[in-house]
Amino acid sequence: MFSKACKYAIRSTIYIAEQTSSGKRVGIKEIVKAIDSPEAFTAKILQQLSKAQIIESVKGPAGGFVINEKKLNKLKLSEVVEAIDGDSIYKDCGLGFKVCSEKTPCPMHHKFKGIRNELKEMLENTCVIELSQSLEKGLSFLNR
Amino acid sequence: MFSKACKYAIRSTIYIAEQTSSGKRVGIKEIVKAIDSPEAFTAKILQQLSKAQIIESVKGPAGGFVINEKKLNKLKLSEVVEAIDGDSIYKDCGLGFKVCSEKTPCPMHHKFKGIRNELKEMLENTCVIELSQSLEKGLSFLNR
DNA sequence: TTATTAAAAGACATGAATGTCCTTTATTAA
DNA sequence: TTAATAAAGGACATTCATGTCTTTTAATAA
Ligand code: FES
Ligand code: FES
Repeated sequence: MFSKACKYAIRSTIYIAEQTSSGKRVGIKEIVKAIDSPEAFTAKILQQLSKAQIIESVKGPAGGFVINEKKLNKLKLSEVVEAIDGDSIYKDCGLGFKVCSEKTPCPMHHKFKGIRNELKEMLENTCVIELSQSLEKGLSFLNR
Repeated sequence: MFSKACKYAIRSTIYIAEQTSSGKRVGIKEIVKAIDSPEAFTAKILQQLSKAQIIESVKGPAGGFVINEKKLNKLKLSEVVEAIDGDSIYKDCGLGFKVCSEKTPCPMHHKFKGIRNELKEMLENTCVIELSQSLEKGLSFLNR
């Protein structure tokens, strides 16, 4: 469904969101411990998220990652997914043809597009902050 | 969503189904021309489908692939997907944790499981023959 | 039986995603 | 200003999916 890079990106973002909400800035070592992911690889992904302006990074002592408060209040899962995996998940033909077309549909098209669209809408309607809150309340988990 | 191998598997199966319905046995060269896929790689995939008893193969002159009529009348997309990609698409955690668990859900779990389940049901409720018929009627396409 | 045909099988090649390591850059605190 | 810290960046390594090539096996027809 999502690439591993994208999964790590989502996990990281949710964790940073949770920590940002409680006023903390978090370093890469803490993040990978919290979300159980490979450190160097995760660092690369955070670079991408930073370039995409989804998270902010601060170098030096007491540095780390945060999410701008304004951003956090409206950040959707779709933004994280698009930053890492692009929009192929929304647009690609389910059977792998170059383009998904309504005019020359593949045999699975009509069965597939509804599900693809629901996934899109789920991502677009899900706020990162709402997921971080369920985490904070102990209703969901990032490491087990 | 699906691996390339799985996409080729589905395309092949639908094409073989169409040709079987019109009483024809088809060889690998014809198949890859019809579905636009790499020949040797597709041949490997057809071997897997054959082992999974989804299609039947006949060696020698006038050999090729067919789908048993009895099989064809009840063959679901889910069987093809499971033969190639396994059941991970139904079961895997959307954020990549070892298991998807209702008791210790990841933050995306409740948003994700519905979509994952709809995909499962779509595959389980879609007959290969119905897709091959839309193909035969010119309502969908395997090559463009 | 023999020659021909087409799939099966195994070994190998390529490419993309994943993952690691080391150096550089920017920030902070002494 | 210097030392320490932590992220950024680049090069490299590994793994897995994808794809190719060649030989073997099985079926058919002459
Ligand atoms: S054409 Fe294949 S999903 Fe739309
Ligand atoms: S635990 Fe992640 S999807 Fe169920």
